[in-house]
Amino acid sequence: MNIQEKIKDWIEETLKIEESFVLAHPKDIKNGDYSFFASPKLANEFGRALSENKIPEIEKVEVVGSFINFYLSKKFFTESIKEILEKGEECGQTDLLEGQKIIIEHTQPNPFKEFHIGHLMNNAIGESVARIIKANGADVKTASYHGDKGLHVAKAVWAMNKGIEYEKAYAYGNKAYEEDENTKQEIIALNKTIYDGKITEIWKICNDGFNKFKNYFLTICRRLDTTFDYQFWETASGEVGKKIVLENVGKIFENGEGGAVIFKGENFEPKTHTRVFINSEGLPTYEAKEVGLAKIKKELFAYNQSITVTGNEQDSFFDVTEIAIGEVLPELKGKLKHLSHGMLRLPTGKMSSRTGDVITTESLIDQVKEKVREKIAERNLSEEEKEEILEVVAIGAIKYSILRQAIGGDIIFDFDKSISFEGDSGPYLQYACVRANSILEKADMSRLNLDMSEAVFDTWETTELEKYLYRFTEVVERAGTHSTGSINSLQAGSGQVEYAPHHIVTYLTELASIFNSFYAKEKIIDPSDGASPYKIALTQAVAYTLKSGLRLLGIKVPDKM
RNA sequence: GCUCCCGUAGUUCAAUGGAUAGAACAGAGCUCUUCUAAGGCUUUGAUGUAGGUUCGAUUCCUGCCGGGAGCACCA
Repeated sequence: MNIQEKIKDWIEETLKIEESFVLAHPKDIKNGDYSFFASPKLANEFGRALSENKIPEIEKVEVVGSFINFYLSKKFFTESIKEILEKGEECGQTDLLEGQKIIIEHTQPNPFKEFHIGHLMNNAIGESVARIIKANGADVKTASYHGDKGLHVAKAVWAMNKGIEYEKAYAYGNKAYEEDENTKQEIIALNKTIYDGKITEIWKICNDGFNKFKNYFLTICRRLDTTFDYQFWETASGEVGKKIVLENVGKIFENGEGGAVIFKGENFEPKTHTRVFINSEGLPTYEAKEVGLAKIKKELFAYNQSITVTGNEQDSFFDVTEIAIGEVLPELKGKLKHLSHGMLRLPTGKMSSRTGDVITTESLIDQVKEKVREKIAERNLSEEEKEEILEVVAIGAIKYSILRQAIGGDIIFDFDKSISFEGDSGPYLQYACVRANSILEKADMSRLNLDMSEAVFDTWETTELEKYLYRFTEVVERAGTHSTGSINSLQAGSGQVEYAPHHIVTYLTELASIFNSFYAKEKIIDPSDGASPYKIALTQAVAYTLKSGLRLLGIKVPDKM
């Protein structure tokens, strides 16, 4: 049982109250470690009753106005530090989601198209959420879903057939498609050929492209520290989906204009709108594919929840599709969750591969690396060490800039302003962690001492570090919490707290800041100081917590920087 | 036109219906003969607007103003 629950139980028992109440951390740490709001009439009486029945974890109960504030005891703090030291880099894990089987789908770049910074944003969020729900005890599988057929493939294959290399094929093909009517018709015909799946010369080129894509995807995932348990393809989901939809025409789906098969969301609860599932040419649309995908996933992994991470431009699509899937596959009702995030925008507006106004992930990482290179140019480090720092710090800075805010909001991406190395930033956290590790290396670890009977603890005044360190678990829990509300509350940014990596970011930044102040004020390694071993223990606890938290964000920590 | 999201310092973001609305950047001023100065310390500055619910609203509800997204065969 964690401390918060323990205190709640104690309050409930002591005061004999039944209705739920909120036990929160006061905004200002000077007002204690926890507090709750009682009615003005009862506050004093409650305060007295609690004071008289204190548990060992509580040092002091104070009534201020209608707030009842609790101060944790020194014993509790040292115990909590001890616990962090025992758990090491695994600290912060909870059992909140134990027994849950969750599959999470994110990143999903399309073969042949560029892996741009929109994918990077989706990846950073998806990867972090996956790690957070895992840290909360869920059984997690990750998946990426790719469009393996369609015009984008035809455009690229057409270009490759002209001798254009894979990396440039899509952009080239797309340009030709838009500029020349004959080419356009050629590509449309090619698309049909590929769709029919006949083994031809073209098919070989196509296959070659897919292999290149798979390698490319693997490389970029490795750089972003992401792995996928499954990869899904639209051809397969389309086939499965189409079949399911057709079986339900007249029941859930109807025939629409021109022979299309549609779902009339207006006629189902909650009310949505009409969307096409099979188009008038008999081909499954994205909607039908989603039906098939939900089924395919379920057969591979019997999930309680399937999370799909996408940009919020797809909100209304998922609103309808989730209802339709719930109708046609009742066993999946309520198990699908669309986690939508804001869009990444350039100062010039929305990113568009059509106008060539895109920034690829690799070019962004490289640009950031150059900025980092300038900073470490004069450091006395080997080239190899520098390379590692460049990569880890650049990616950390980028991920931090994406994860620092609630995922519902757009990010206006301005290269100079968005990627920061100072203040609230990825490198700030990495630096604090590296610094702590560096101190630990110099310290004599065998002198770690947490025995409360030592005289030093009589004079030791609990620092803000101890007051924040034990909260990490609560933050991990909060970041992994989700609500199963109505359709509208499923969307991020609608006021619901759910799957929120930014809580981890905020917490770690605060912790790093407290540690940096501590470091500036205190000499940690000091043989003449009896408190030194405990300071070293605190430093170790900070290092573990930062490392663990950064891992939840998908951010690595370099050895030096 | 309809539906949905978003308006917090000059800028980029925080704030489970609670206490004096927090940071960072930018600006002003300090700080390395001490364990990593990508650091620390001091300082200026904000809830779009009008109502409502509440003991209490940045948070919930309604109107208005401003920004964004989506709206039948793309994904």
